[in-house]
Amino acid sequence: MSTPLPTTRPARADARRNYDLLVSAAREAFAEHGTDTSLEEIARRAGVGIGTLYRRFPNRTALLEAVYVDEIQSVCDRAYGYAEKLGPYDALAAWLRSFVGYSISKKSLAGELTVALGKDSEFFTACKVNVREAGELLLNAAKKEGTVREELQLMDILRLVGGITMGRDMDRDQAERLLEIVLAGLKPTADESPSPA
Amino acid sequence: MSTPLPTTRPARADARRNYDLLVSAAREAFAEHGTDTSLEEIARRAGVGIGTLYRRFPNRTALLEAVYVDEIQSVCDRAYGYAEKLGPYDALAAWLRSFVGYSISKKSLAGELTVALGKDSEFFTACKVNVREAGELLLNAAKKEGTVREELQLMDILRLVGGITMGRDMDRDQAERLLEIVLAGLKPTADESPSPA
DNA sequence: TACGATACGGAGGCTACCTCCGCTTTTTCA
DNA sequence: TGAAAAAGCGGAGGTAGCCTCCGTATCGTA
Repeated sequence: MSTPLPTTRPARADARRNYDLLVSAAREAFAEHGTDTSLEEIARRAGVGIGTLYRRFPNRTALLEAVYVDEIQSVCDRAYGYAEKLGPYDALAAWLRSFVGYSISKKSLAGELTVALGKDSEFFTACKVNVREAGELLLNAAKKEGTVREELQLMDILRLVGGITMGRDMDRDQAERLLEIVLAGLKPTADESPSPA
Repeated sequence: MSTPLPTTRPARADARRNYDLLVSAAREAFAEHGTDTSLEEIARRAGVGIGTLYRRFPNRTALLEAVYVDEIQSVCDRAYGYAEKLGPYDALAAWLRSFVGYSISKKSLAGELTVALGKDSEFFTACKVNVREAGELLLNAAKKEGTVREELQLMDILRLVGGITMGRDMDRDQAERLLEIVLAGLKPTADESPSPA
């Protein structure tokens, strides 16, 4: 259903241990202080030299990638979950809502993700493939049902929703109102809906 | 119609000259390389010592403020222009479109601006007042006309539109598609529109 | 023109990013 | 099992950006 995302967990025992320590430390630090925590701080938290961090993760993005693998997997998984439990439109709405709610709590994760989705790295291509596959399942079902306009593109919707979370001090209520506008914007207008479900 | 925004252009001739040099240099640099251009680079461009920059603009935000004054004024002015020339809904749409188009060409300026509008500095409060006044003129007219839902809030719409421009490499076409979704989301749905204009 | 007020500029302290390389640990294999 | 090879470790140190401080220069005025 979804191809596994590429990670490069090292082979040697000590290296693998440090890799895990770093990823956990980064995950915590990013959640606590946002994604601009200094890499030295993360190395310190992990109890590891800065050189070790940089050997494994040549730049901040590489570390973000490793942290985001799980999150992205769970974003995709949720899509399939909603697809099973809810009707097409509701599933799409729920997925997008979870996207926003989640990333608010995780300090702009989806925002960073959305920015990154524009990039061409191997990693993000793989992510994009997975997210696309999951999202398009929902989107196409909703289109088929006639509750979402045919001409809309998944990546446009995701970027818009991702943009919601980019604001510095967005609270949950406002995010919900913004999402509500987007959701309303997906629906066919009265004059073009072919046959209301 | 709109209260002038506060600027603190200095009194002495040499200081005033440097102030202007810095603001121009910053404006160019921000447009060329984005708003995270280093302040030393800007001082260099202006042919001025870094100390001079920092005396006048105690931090990056202060410099952004000075650069944005004109832009914000022009954003507001455009609102009044559209209000005169176009019907309520079209005026609102045109205004939002200009907002996006402008910030695409000027890198993430409007994005930063939108984020900043959330802040509480004296300056940004003044901006918010002006933008609000201008935007609400358009929004209320459109609501009255019945082409935009009553319950929508200007700041929500602006944040959503601002979010569009935050993506790293957003092209004009995609931005236009995203805006189109937002605009569709403003309209009353078939079952709640009281009396179509 | 002379003097007080104002402004200039860059050295330098701080922090973060990232590289490099001598030393240590793990793995392999005879 | 022990020693060589492979892999990994860590932090010193180079670079760059942020910002402050203060000795020197310029401006405005009387």
